[in-house]
Amino acid sequence: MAKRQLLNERSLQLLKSLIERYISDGQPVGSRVLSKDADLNLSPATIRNVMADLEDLGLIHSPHTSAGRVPTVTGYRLFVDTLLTVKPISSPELFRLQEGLLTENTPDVISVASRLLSELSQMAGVVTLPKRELIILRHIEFLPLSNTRMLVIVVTNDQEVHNKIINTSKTFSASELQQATNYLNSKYAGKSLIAIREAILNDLQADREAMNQGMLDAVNMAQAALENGPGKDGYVLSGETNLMEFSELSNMERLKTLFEAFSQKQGVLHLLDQCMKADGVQIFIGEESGYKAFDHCSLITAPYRSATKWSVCWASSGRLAWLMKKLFPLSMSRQNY
Amino acid sequence: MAKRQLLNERSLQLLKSLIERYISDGQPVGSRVLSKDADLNLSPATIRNVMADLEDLGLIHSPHTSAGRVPTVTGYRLFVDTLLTVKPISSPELFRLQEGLLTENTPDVISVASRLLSELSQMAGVVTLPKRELIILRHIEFLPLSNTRMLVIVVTNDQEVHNKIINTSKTFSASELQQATNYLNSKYAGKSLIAIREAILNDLQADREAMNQGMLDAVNMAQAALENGPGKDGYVLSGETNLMEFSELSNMERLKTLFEAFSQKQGVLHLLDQCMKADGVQIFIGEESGYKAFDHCSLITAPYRSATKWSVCWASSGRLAWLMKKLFPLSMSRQNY
DNA sequence: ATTAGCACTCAGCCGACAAGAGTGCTGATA
DNA sequence: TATCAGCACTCTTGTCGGCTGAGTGCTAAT
Repeated sequence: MAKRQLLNERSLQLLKSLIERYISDGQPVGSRVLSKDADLNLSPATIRNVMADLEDLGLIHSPHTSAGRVPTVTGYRLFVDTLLTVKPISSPELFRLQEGLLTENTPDVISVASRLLSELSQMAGVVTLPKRELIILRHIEFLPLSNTRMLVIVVTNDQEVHNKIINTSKTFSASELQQATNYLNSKYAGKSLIAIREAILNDLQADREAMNQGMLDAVNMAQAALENGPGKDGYVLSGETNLMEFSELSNMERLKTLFEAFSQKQGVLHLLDQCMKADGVQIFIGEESGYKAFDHCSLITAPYRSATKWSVCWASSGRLAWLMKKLFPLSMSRQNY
Repeated sequence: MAKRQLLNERSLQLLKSLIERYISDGQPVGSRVLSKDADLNLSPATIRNVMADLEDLGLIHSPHTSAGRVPTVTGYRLFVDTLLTVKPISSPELFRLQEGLLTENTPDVISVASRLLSELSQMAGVVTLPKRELIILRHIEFLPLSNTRMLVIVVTNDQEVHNKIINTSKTFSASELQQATNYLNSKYAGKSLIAIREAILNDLQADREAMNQGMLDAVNMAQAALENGPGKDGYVLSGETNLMEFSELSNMERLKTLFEAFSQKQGVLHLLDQCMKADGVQIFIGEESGYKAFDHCSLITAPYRSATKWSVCWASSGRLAWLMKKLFPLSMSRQNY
């Protein structure tokens, strides 16, 4: 009986039309509209047959007997993997991006980027902060606070300043601190923090006896300061209120868990960490991210590398292909099955 | 006819019971429940009479013919001004506060405070950052970035570090920068920023010819750095998702405007600025704050002064008296009309 | 292989109806 | 004169049934 292959050129074209229609309308799409909408001239009845096939394959499904069809997660996945065609970003929008990122001379470009991302996409924008490993030390400074406490200021590349309070076992004089500052700056400035930490360990092991007490103290302090110190990673979120517009999130319960997930950053951070390992645009649809709070959302990530940073962008499920077209000027290949 | 005074001891007692009941239930309260609930033994009929009087005075009103009564804004105002009795904070909660604020050695106590505030109140907690005027300079440092740009690091009391990038018209050598650093630190460390700014102005006018060029440059740079520089004020918000629980905010529209108001901080900051001028606990009910986004919320503020900081706490309207009781161990006087 | 036609299903909407809650008013009572 | 019981009235809320429109699956015709 199954003489024709279920997934042919026509049914794929139909699936594409259906998903695009669903993305723009947000409602289940029936055979009637699709028959007018699609390029192929088919009657609603034929389309119903094809849709039945697509449903058998698990690519679409209907919420109830007499509603239209809605793409499933696997349907979406197929769509973004092989069907999606993206338009290049429009030039006014491109201009706006350049405008915003270049002329703004505010120190944190990252929040500007996050805001632009959310405004352009009408969704939530997330931009991760630089990771510690690749930060280069410019300058380090010690300031006494009380007898056993001191403030350590670390200036890195990208004109970022981090500070940390550390407790020391012994009391240092102002001149000792100055000496330590000079020693560390002359020896380690210009190197990456990860290299510095290794170097410090080596110094401690090799030259322990050769170093005088002051240098030893300085190294110890620096180590304490670098321990989880600068670049406590995080991200900048903006436009989260945009997510309230989506019917998928009209449920208060879901909305709340989503917002709570955003405000306790660990989970999101861990997720983004993994995204950064990949090298291009990545798309997570619905539950694919593996985080319960984001089951009803989709996630589009892309690494960025101005000095060494990464970016990502959240989207509510459904509208994500629209977002894709808007943001990423990639032309994905179209295959036949 | 109006022989009895409308607002007597009994009707006030009734108003108090009504509001407390409404606070805990969140629903309009009728004469029946009030007759059982109130200390005074009155029949529902009598209570209806009294409630009619209270309604004439504009203290309560009914949403529709056969719903119970709900306090109006003026009713709330009367309640918090003269009727509210607050319990001292419970000792386990007090312990938790002390625990959280003292043992945490994380540098920003402020976010801890904000979180504690929101957890304890089950509402949104807001804690403002210190204002610039009362900050005392501990240390200032210049770091060259490029020819005409330099990074200025300002360390203030409270172990806070601020940094700013400034553009200079001429190029400075490393030794000039060092000289400027030494000069400024020796002359101004330990003074408040506002005093420093005045002193700088004076120096510029009086000693212009007496100062050498290096000192003059240093002063100019310091002024540029202090201009809007450190302590760009803001606040720390937490527990905003708690607000989603309230029926008053179940309306998506309202919730969205509220969240947006929180994320563009200016409006809120301006409001809080005014709160800080007052000296005790202040309560804004509904529209009293004057900010549209907060029309359906109430605001409780209280200044705090560890070094010189302020705090406030948001509450959704309705439940605010409950929050009052929980947080502020004040015993307000009770008056008769 | 495609399509027109038909019967079937189901969500959404509307009106009717009953129940419940609460009020205002009147007249009785201490 | 203050309080209160009783009664009629109003208004919300929930439920039930019927109707409509959209959409499907199936069958038979082209």
